[in-house]
Amino acid sequence: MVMSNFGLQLGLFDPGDFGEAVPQGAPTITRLAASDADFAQLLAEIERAEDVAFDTETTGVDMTRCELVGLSFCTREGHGWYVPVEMDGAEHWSLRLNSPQLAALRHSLNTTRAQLAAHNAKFDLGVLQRHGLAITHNTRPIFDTLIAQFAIDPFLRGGLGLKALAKRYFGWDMTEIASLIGYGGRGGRGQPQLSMRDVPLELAAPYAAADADATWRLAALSRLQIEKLGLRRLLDEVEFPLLPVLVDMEMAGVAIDLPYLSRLSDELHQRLQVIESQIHGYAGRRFNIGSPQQLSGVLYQMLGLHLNFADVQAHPADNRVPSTRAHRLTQLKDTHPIVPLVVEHRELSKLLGTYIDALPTLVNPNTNRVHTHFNQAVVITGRLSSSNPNLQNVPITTEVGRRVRQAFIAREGAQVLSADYSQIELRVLAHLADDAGLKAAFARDEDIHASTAAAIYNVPLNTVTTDQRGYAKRINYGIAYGMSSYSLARGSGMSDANAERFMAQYFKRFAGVKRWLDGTKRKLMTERVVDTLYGRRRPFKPAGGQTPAEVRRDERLAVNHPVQGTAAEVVKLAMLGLHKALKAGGYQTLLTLQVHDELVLDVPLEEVPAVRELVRHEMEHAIQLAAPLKADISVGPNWDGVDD
DNA sequence: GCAGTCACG
DNA sequence: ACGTACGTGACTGCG
Repeated sequence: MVMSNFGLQLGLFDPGDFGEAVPQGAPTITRLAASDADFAQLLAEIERAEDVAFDTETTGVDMTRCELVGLSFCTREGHGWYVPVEMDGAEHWSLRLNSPQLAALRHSLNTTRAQLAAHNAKFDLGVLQRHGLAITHNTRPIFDTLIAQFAIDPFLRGGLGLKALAKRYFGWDMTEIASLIGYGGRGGRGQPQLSMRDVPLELAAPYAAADADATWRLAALSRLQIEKLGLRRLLDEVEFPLLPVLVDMEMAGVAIDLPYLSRLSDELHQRLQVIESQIHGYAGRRFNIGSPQQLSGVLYQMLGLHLNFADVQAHPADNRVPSTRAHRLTQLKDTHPIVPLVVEHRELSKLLGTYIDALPTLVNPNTNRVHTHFNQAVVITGRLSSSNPNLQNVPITTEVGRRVRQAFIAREGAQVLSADYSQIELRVLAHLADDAGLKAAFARDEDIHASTAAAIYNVPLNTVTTDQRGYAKRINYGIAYGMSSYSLARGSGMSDANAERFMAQYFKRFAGVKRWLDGTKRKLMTERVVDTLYGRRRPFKPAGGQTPAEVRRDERLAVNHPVQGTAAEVVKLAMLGLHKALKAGGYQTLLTLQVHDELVLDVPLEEVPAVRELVRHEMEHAIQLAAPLKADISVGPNWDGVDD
C-alpha cells in the first residue's frame, strides 16, 4: 500500500480493494454509431441496461454556449459507443439535431430503467438540455461519479478529474484532451488551438468511448465505497437530486442592470481619483496605494504611524512589513487624516475591480444574464461554492456595497425575492446537541442572542442590555466554531477572567451543547472522523505528532463540520422541495442564487404572493429538526431588498 | 504561483 | 504554554 497518500492513510480505499468486483485491465472496445441501424441498437441497449454511463464532447467548457459535437455511452463494462453529432461532410453518419433519431434518444434516456451516470454531470445535463435532450423524466437521480468521489474522500490526492481517478483506481493512462485539441500558452493554460469539432473521428471516438467506460467502472466502484461508508442517503436523497436544480439555476442566471453599473462605475472612479491625489499629497510623493508593501512603508516609516512599538518592529525572519489591513487601519483612523482615505480607497478599488467593472464583462451575450457556477465538490462541509463569478460574496455590509447589490435585478415584469434562514446553524446545533435550553428558546421564537444573554447573566429577558446581547451573540456564533475563552476575550473586550466565567456560565446553562462538544471531540480522538446529519464525512489524519495548537485546530474543525455541514444539507433539501413545487405549480419563477442560508428568486409580479408563501413553506418544512426552522423573506426591484 | 487583502455566510 | 473561530473565491502586487 502506498502510505504517502493521505486518503489511504485514512484507511479509505486502496485501488485494489474492490478489484474482484471491478476488473481493471481490459481496455475499452469502441463502437461507432455509423448508421440508423447502429443507432437503434444503441437505444435498445440503453433501454435494457442496468447502468448507463455517458459523456458529451463539445466545442467548449461553457455549458450555456458550447455546441454538442458527440455523445458517448457505456452500457456494460469495456464497451463504449460513440455517436457523432451534426457532422458536416457526407462520408459519415451522424445524429442530427431536431431529428426523429434525437427524439428517440431523448425518449430512451428518459424512460430507461437504468440509472444514468456521468462525471461532472451538471455540465453534460446542461449541454444536453440546450440541444433538445433534456433528461427530466428519468425517475432515478443521475449518478455523478465526481460528486460521489468527493463524498467518499474529500481529500483525494491528484484531484477529482476522470483521468486521474481512472489512473488511481484502474491504473489507466488515459488520453488527455489537451493532446487532441492542444493548448496554447504555458502550462496547458490559455486557449485550446482546436475544438473537439476539428478532431478526426478516428481519434474522437475511442477517446470519448473510453471516458464513458471509465465513468461506468467508476460508478460501479463508487457504489461499493458508498455502501461501506454509509453515504447512500447523502448522495441519493440530497446531492444527486440537487444536480438538475443546479443546472436550472446556472442556466437561468441572474439579471444585471448594466446602465446602472456604468453610472456607478463613473461616479466611483471619479471619487477614487480625488482620494488618490489626496493620499499622495499627504504622503508627499506618488506611490501605488494598491501595493501593501509600498503603503506599509508610507504609513509606518514615512509618516511614523503606530499604536505601539510592536507595530513597527522589523520582522527579520522574513521580509514581511507591518500589516495594512482594514482592521489595523481602523484602529489608526484618528491618528492621521490619510488613514480614512486609505480605507475608503481600499473599499472602492475592491468593489470596482471585483464587481462593478467585472460583472459587465461576465454578462452572457446570448442571455443577457450572468451565469455563475455552483460547485458541489469543493467545500469539505458540503456547502456549495460559487465561482466565475462568485455570487456568494456580493457586498452588503457597507453603503457602497449595498449600491452594488442594487445592480442585481429581475426580468422585465418580475421582482427579486430573497429568503434567508434565521440562525440556521444555531437551530442545527440545538438539534444535534439536543439541548433543552436552546430548543426551548427557539420553540418560543425568542431573540436567541437576547435570551442567551438573559440565561447567562441570570436576568429577565426584557432587561438585557445591548452590550449583554452583543456578548451573547459572539458566544452563540463562536460556540459553533469551537471558540476559546481567550478568543472571546480578544473579540469582545472582556477580560480573560470574565470571558472564562462567561463561557462557564454558558455551558452550565446549555449543558447539552457542552455534552455535544465534548462528545464530538471524543469522537475525533477515537475515530478520527466526524460527520453531518446525512453522513457527510470529515476525516482527520491519524493522531500523533500534532502540536497542541494543531490539536486545538482539529477540535474546532471537528465541531464546526457537523453544524455547518448539516445546515448546508437543510438548505439543499429546501432547494429540492422548492424546485419541485415550482415545477408542479407551473410557475415561471426562477431560482437564481443560493448564498449558504439564503435563496434568491426571480419572480413574475403576479406570482409574488403565491411564491412568497411557497418559499416560506418549503424552507421552514425542509426537514423536521428539534428546533423549528424560520425563514425571513423580502421582495423588491433588486437584491437590496426593500419590503418584507 | 504565492502572499496579502477583503468580499460573503 | 499554546494561538487566537469555521467555510469559501477574486483581485493585486511581486518575484
